[in-house]
Amino acid sequence: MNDNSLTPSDKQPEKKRGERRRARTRAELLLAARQVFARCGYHDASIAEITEQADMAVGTFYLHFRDKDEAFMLVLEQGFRETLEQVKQAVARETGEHTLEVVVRAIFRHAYSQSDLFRVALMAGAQFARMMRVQDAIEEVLTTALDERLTAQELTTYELPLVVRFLTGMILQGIIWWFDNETPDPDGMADQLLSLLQHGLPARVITGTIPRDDNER
Amino acid sequence: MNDNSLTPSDKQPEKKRGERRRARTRAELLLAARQVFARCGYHDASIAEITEQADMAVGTFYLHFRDKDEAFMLVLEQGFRETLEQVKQAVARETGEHTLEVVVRAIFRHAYSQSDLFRVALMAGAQFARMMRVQDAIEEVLTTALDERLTAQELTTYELPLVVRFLTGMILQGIIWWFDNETPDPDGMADQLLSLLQHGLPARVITGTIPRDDNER
Amino acid sequence: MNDNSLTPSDKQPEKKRGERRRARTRAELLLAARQVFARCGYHDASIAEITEQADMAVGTFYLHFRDKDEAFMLVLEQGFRETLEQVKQAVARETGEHTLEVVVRAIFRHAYSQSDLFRVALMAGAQFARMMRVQDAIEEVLTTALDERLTAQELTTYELPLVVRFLTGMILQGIIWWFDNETPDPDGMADQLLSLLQHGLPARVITGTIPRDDNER
Amino acid sequence: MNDNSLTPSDKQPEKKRGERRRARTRAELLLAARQVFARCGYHDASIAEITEQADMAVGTFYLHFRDKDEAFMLVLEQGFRETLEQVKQAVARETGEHTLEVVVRAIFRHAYSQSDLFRVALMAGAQFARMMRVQDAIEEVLTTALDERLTAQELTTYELPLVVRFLTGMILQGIIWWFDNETPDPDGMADQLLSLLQHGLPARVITGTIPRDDNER
DNA sequence: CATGAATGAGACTTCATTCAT
DNA sequence: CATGAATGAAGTCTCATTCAT
Repeated sequence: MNDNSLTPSDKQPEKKRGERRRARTRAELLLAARQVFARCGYHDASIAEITEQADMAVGTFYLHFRDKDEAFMLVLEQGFRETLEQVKQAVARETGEHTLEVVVRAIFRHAYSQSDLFRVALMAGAQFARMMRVQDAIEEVLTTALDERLTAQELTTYELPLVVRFLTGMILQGIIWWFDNETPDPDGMADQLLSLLQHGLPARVITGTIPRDDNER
Repeated sequence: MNDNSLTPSDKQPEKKRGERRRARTRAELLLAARQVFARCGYHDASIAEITEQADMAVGTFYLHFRDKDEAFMLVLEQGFRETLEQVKQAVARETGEHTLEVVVRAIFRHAYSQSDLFRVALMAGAQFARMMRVQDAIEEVLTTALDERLTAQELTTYELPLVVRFLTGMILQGIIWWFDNETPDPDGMADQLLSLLQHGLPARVITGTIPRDDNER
Repeated sequence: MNDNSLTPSDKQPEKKRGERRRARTRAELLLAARQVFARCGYHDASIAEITEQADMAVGTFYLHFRDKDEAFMLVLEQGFRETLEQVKQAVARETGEHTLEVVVRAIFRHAYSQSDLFRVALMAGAQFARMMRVQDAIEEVLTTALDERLTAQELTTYELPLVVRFLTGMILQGIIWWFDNETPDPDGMADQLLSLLQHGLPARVITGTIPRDDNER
Repeated sequence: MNDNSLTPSDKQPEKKRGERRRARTRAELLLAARQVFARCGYHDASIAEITEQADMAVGTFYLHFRDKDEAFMLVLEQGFRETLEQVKQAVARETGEHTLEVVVRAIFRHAYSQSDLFRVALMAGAQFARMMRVQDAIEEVLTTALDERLTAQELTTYELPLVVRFLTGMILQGIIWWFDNETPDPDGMADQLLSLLQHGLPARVITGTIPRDDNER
């Protein structure tokens, strides 16, 4: 915290200022990129649009990023870091356990307030490899949450990676839902998802009508 | 309406042949488009590549489609129609009821054999509006399946459209899984998904280890 | 020569016409490139300038050449071919022997009438590798001319490749001379060069003044 | 003129030091420029690369040179001055006469040890006007050498400027030869060139085989 | 004087779309 | 209908040069 407590060399502040300035430019550019990517998707976002949004010259972009790709990756990575950070904090704040409830709630809360970030990640799909990365981030957290708690016996029925994928799919759809809807709020969304997960759906909906024929199959 | 009626005028066959030829060209172009879109995604697919794949001249493309967008839409729509058709047939073959089991199984079977089609739909994400359309198709079927069977009481807990979205998310992830993996086969995949849906996950995984309340349930 | 004497298929002419048209465009582009390269050098010549000179759209350029480099190479190669052709014809017209006189005269004559071509080759120097190619062409002819006629004994004194280089240097300078001067005409130029080659320079000019002091050194 | 005189005012040394410092910076930049120009040619050398090589900031470059062009010119001029200086010294060391032998030998020796300088001059060709300047320097020396010694009578046959050009061409080719080859050393190269100049080439090589006159020579 | 971040004109290249044949 | 050469707008990226610190 206390950066240069004693005897700061007289050149330090100058260099620091330059670096701060540079970092600020970079951050502004990254923010602009995030906004434009969210608005247009990866392909239809042009460097010109990004720099214009950041109120800078085109060349400045290339002073900070090798190319469009790098900027895109950085936007995503930054977003992932934020998301994971939120989850970690939530877990710490709560029981300290990676409960699905805690994790899902944390993800939804973050996604709700940072919907542009997820727009970037999800609209980018164009290059599929990239789209995967959002999932990767979510899957990582979920795997942690489930791996700790599913016994070996249960794993034979629910193969872990697949279950993780299914959960990821549900969460992503929840997030996508907010692209077009305002409600429910993150907790309402989490309630819905967790409720479904906890009780499952009535057998009647899944395998068909007959109440007492369940010994039949 | 009744095309193949009797007493065909002598000009009919000629016109017919012309039309058939035209339709064939169009179909070939659509197939080529599907392949190229699946390989490259929407943006990186060029008209030149599509027509080359179809062994035709560039101009021919514009004789059949207004522009790249239209062709893309048509590829998707065609795919949706196929998928829905498969589901409908499956339902008819089985009990005649839109059981989730029947529907999910049908979707997975079709997606497994037509993975290129889903690649098109999912890789295209770039333009988000478009990506939605795959979901729309799946959601439509699922809504049918669930709407018939969920009582009003259950709907307060499980709000239908959201549940549909969650299911859609799971199914899409199942399909995406096959982009990188061969197994499980469609039925194995469906089993996993349905099992999860039927039994849910252990409370322990969701809300955490409840010291002594475990007799509660 | 006689291409399609009998029974020309009715499609031939059509295809031919298309190809002719394409070839003409390409040739015009190549000519324009040659002019612009001659005027500006490789680096300062822009595709836009070339296509403008050819009165075409920018994109057309890339329909015929992969990039600027390829076009440049082609301009040079075309020039080399022309030059070599001229020399070959001259040799055939004369004694049939690759006399230096015949060769040098032919080169100078061709260079005089095609000075823009040589401007291209010589101004390009930027990328040295490329500049070399003009020399290569000239060296090739000269080597042929000398190799046949210099006896093994003479070669110990005059190492062939070096002598060829020296000659090439003289010829290039003759050509460059015309970039700024009109006279002498090709034959005058050749006379000068050949005269120098035949008689050499007075010893006085080379090693110093005194006629009979040659035992001194 | 006499810089380091006596009684230096107390301000002198300070100003001197400042100037010396400035001159050193400038010299370092010029050296870096020479190296980078030699490595990349005029166009592909960037100011950034030059200042980086000199371990300075980009802006510093423009404190010493108006633009890239000026720096390039200065590099060349510096090189010419060095070359001329070498020749002058050689002439002084020898007979004091501008013999071709002395001059050519001096040029080759200098070029051999300063090949990067000549690379700059010769690779730059892009802008032809510039390339000329190397020649100008050499031509200047050669003209001096020849002008003194060729009688008016000989000049009708050998027009001086052209002969100078031819010699220049030979010398340049000798230098270029070293871009790809290590041998011969400067004196060997000079021997070859001078020998060719002194004896010329056999008539047989130039005008062709004269049926029965072969006993003539 | 020195620094190096910022600028922005301009070069290359691609590709959806048109149109004469 | 089919063809494919031609078009030109638009996008990415580079780099000489400036200027506030």
